[in-house]
Amino acid sequence: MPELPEVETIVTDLRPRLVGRRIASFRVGKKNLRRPWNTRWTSALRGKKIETVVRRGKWIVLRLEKGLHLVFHLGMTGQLMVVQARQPLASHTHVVADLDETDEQLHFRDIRRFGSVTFFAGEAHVNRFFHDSGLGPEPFDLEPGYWRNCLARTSRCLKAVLLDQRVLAGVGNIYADEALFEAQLHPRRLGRTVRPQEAGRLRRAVIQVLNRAIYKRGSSIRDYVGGNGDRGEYQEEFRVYSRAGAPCVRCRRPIRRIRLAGRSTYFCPSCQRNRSQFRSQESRVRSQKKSEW
DNA sequence: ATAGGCGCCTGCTGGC
DNA sequence: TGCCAGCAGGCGCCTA
Repeated sequence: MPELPEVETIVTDLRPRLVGRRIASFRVGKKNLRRPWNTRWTSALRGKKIETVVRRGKWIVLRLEKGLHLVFHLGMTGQLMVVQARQPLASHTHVVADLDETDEQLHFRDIRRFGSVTFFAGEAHVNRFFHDSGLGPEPFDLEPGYWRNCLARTSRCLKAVLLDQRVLAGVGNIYADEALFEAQLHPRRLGRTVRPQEAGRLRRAVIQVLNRAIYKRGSSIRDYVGGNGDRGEYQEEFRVYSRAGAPCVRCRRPIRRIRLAGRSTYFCPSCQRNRSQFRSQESRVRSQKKSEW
């Protein structure tokens, strides 16, 4: 579910409510999440003070004293929030941490359980974890030269490149589509056919769309809520995502939905023309057949 | 190297 | 009302 803007909002909400507090006790439910929980980690966490709360891509990292780290991924339906201890436990709550000196708790809730919680005993372990997964740079730190290179040496389509967390971290299905619309590039456009000027446009579009979404506290479609439990508002600003058949805000022609990289993909066929100079044999054959008619 | 399909899960919606 | 297919902010594995 949550992409960079949603995770950023959660981290911003949680930071003032978590930093400086101690984890008095920590409980993990019986149902499996994406990664297994080692019961030894539970006792290691007891009494530890939370020092920082940061985001890396779509990951949430809690640094505790003595270099201990607690790392969350929200998958599709994950929620991480601080709630009053006395209110009844919401369904699908898999982690509860009591926060000392308050009547508050940190809850991790995840309906579909594609999310995860993992423990690391030191800074180096977390860094190695991200390094080994090949996690790419933050979009805001994306160097133009690196980005042009990534595009130039791949024959994957732009949608697939944007979704690849090893190229850049944090973009998911919504913001990939929104950024491609902003840059007026076709989602099927091949990376190696993109000109330097277009690569720059796309890089800036990604940053702009993410920043606007952060400002609106992310997009709430069904499950997403921020660290205080309230919804985002960027879903009101979607130009293409989930707008199949609705008029394009730029040209009024209907937005189309296709299946790409295994995901629903929305774009304006008129504003986002596919200008690949080197199209595949197959699509050339198709165009020829079409012109025969 | 790349696309596509599937699986991991639960819940919601729309059609019949 | 029930049933069934299809859909969903992610991601890793497999095959061709």
